[in-house]
Amino acid sequence: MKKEPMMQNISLDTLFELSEFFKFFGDTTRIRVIHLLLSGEMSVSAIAEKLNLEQSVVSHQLRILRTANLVKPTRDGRKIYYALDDEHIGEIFNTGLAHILHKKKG
Amino acid sequence: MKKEPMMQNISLDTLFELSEFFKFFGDTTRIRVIHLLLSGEMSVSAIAEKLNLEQSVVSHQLRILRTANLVKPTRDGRKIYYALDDEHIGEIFNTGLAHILHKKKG
DNA sequence: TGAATACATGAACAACAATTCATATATACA
DNA sequence: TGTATATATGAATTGTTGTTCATGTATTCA
Repeated sequence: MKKEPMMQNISLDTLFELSEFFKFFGDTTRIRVIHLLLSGEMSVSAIAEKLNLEQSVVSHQLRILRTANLVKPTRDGRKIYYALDDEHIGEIFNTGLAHILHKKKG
Repeated sequence: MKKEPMMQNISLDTLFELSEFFKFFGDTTRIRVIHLLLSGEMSVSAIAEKLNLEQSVVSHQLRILRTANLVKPTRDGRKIYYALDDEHIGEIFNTGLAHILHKKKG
């Protein structure tokens, strides 16, 4: 046991999943959607309007997040409201944000 | 200890940087390199051997991480040792890992 | 010097991912 | 029913990214 404390034995498979998971945060459109949903659920059209994006773009990215179970849709009439569906999302977002803000200070 | 992530006013520019930052973690090769370096510095050839990757692949990815100041090279003779150069990397890695492991449990 | 070793890098290629555009589906309401 | 609204989705296009291959640079040592 000459390993340092932070090092863990992690399978190749898990590391792959981990990188796949971080990919969801590695796109400007998706991170903006995630950021928006941190304050609560919102309909597709509202997201599109707020972010000044085409509805199609938002729907496509929501599908990616939905497939990964990061967001959850709820229909109400014609509208579909999306909410974050993972308790870790805010934590990860904020951890990354702390890094960026810290870096900005120099 | 706040649980709910409060919505913050974050500039478009910062959100873009944030997504760019997460991209570094969104690649299997890079996440494996990062994981390896969590246990301490290591030479390029050692990384390549340990991960069973071409030296060229490792060098290319190290350049990306180096440019982003996520790793720091130190030359010792012909070898160049790379170490993580950001205190947040381990935190972000582990936060994401916790999510993956939690998800695996069901 | 010259050869060997360690690493970096540029260009080409292939794989992948995001957006656009057109269209499809589902719902509400007249 | 028919029309308008809200969202989803497929296909094509474009842009981006990772790997491969070949080669270049730096260092050591004989």
